[in-house]
Amino acid sequence: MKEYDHKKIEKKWQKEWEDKGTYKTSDSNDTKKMYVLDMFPYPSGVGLHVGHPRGYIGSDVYARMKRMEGYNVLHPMGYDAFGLPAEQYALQHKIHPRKAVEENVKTFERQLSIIGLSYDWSRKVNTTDPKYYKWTQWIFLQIYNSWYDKTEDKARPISELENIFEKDGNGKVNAACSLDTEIFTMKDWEGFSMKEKQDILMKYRLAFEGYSEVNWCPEMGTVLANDEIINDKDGNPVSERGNFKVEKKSMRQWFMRITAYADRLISGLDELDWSSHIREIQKNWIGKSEGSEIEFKVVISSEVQPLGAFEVGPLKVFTTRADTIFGATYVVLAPEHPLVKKLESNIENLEEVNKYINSVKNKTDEDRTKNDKEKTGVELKGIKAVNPANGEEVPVWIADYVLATYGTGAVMAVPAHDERDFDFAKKYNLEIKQVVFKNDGIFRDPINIKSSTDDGILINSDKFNHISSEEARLKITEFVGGKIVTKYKMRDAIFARQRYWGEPIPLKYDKDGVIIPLEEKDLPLELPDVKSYESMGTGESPLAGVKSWVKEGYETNTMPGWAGSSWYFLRYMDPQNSKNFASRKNLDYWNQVDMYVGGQEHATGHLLYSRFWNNFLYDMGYVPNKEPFKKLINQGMILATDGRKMSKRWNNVINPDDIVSNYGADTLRVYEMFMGPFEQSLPWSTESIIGSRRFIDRVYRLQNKITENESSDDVVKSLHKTIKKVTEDIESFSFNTSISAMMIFMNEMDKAEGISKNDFKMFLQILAPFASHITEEIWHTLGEKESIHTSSWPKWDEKKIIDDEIKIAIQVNGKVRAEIMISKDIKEEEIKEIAFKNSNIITWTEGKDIKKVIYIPNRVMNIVVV
RNA sequence: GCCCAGAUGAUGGAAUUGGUAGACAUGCUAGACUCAAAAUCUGGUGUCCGUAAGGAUGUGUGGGUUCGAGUCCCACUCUGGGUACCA
Repeated sequence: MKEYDHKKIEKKWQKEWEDKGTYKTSDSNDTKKMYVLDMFPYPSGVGLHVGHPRGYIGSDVYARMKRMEGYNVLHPMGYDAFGLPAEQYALQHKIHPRKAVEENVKTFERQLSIIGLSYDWSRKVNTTDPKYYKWTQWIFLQIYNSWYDKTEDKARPISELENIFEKDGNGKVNAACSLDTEIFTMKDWEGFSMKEKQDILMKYRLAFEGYSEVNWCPEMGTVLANDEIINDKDGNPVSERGNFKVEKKSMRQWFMRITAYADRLISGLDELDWSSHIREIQKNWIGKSEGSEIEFKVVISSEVQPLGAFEVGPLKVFTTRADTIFGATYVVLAPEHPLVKKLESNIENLEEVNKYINSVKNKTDEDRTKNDKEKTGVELKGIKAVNPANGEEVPVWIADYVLATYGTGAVMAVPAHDERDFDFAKKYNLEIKQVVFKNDGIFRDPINIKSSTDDGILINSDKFNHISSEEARLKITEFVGGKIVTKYKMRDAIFARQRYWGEPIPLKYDKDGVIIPLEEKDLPLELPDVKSYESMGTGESPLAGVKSWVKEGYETNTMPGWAGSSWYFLRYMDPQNSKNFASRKNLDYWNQVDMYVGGQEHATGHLLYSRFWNNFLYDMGYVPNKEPFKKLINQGMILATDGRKMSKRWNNVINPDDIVSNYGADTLRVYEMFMGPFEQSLPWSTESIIGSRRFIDRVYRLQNKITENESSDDVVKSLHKTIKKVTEDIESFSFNTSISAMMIFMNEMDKAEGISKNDFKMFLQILAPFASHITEEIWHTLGEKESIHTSSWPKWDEKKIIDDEIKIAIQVNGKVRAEIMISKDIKEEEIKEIAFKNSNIITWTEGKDIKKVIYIPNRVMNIVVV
């Protein structure tokens, strides 16, 4: 037997697999399919550290077992390469980002290839390839040309909306859109200009134009991502590069109306086999809450107007606790609320109010939302609001704990039943009036009664006594003329970047500003070369400086990083297709991803956007399934030896290349799977990895133990137990325990007289998903001609794993006092007899009353004595 | 603050989901082999008492349920992750 030379063996088989196409996937329809997917990486300039392959190895082990079980396995890999880091890398190194991406991809590919992952590389995708982003642009156009019909609860082509407008005006349309109401008649629609029609349709489109606040750096003339901003020593936001001041600026953007899908993104979670943890994160992120919008009258205070208050305007508040409205003792507006400006002439303490508003303006968002911040506010003197429930005049305040961006930017404050209002009321001595009590009628600290699911009795009202909070909420909303509305925390997603390195948005503007979407035959709209990747100084993307581009009227914003990653799993199904993003046949066959493996940091980004796009494509009939990822597993991070995240900054990065070169890819694979539970974050230990190498060394040496004879019964029994354990554990991603089971079996083989060739080969097969090179090598040494990785997964024989002798523990009062061997089918009475003859047991039971004896078959017998 | 996850030897972790806690591995330690070292092999290794047999104790803390609790219930402490005044 030759010495185990991991370098030689691994290189040899990696080449062989590639030459023979061992892992190539066919799109044939006659086998059961299995789509095992990794989240594709962003090829950054620094390459992989040992943490990255953890997920890839786990999914590889799973894919390899499924392949051996006879599934047609789709297990691809690709690159998500548009976005900020490549652009910054290009700026720094003065090279084209495409060049940077090419180099980085090369590094990644080399690093991935030496680990021996069973990808079908012929299906590789790269989001920056025009052949790929042609379809990203195409999907954008489908979304742009659609609106959301709430009645049918699905997306529909925008042309169908135009038809409705032409026939009926929009009186009947129940759509997700940016407007409250916009009733116009058929005649109006006919009379509208192209531009006017476009402006109306824009409010309905699922991809729409709008404005939003961005981080603007005047010195650099650039819009900055949150990642590019740090705080200076005074806590003010500054640019990471150059420490320049950053402020907010409103800019034109493209948006995706993901809020139209909010309900479906919540309800769809139920059919997914994801950890409850991730589902919870998404649910909270979407943040659905049902509440009431209620109008309060705003009046000039009756103290100022002795002849009676007169109304100066309505004020809409949003509340989830309309049942507590009888306890609303004041109203709070966000300092930015438009009503404040409108009422200026009526505010008696205007100077104080303006001072407060200015103090809030100077604060950053972070300041305003810092923990445990004491609440501040100012009363609008001379102004009162009228509680519509009881007609009482209540004071009006502005305070920065009310946000302009959520709900209506105004709240009715019920200090008895809301903690924030309570704090505020106590500080400023405002009235606290409890109106909801528990059913038992006992008075409690008001702050203890907050949940609207608590049954309560409402007092202070003859009309609404003795009903539950939930019932009261609906009835009172009706009583005060409010309406029930649903609100979400999630906002529509910004789908534009003022950057170079992204997919061009396939739209043109004519000279009147009318938008002309590109036709499919004109796609892809390729990204032109530019002289500089710096933005224009106006905040516009570098594309605004390309004469030919601007002359054609092309949109100068590019798509955000998440565009290409929101559908790549579909492209793998048919990566070379030039007529469609994937053929219907392949989409129907592969259907959806069966097993998706990746980090949980994408819970509120990628995993939500992908579900949104896939749901949309389903509505339009392009994909066969609403949900893209049936099962999701989140691998834990590998931390550095010091327990921190691996990062260049801490100088604690372990490079997989070094590990592969010193110990071999098989050792790395086995170790990363053995270190602990797959979903748990674990610190790397270069000290412990030697154990995995020893395991592989010993497996290699075990070849010497192969004999012509049959293995002993004990070895056969252990083998079948091990096959069972490993099969079940891989299925549940419990890789650490399956390796431990194989180590136990190996120790047994080592002690045994010998092992038959066939039994040893079965052991190699179950080890093959983990240590894929060395098992292949020994497999061939033993005379096999075909790859071990396409052989059939061994089956265990249930009959062979039955133990006929079992050790059980005898306890006295719950403490183990003896262990006895019994044969398999022995009766309880007989065991009792044996137990009571045992001298240890006699010592503990002699002279005592036996109260009872409990027997758990094949495990334990507990004798209870007094 | 709220939500989620977790806490087991020196270390990473295991425990058939209420049934012998510490599998497997690292480390440490003693021995074999060797001129020596490495590698390899064999034994030991939760803590305390004891020469030993054995006993006591032990899964973050305090209570509880049970014949029996790492596992279930209640209260708390700490650690990690998410989120940030969402009305």
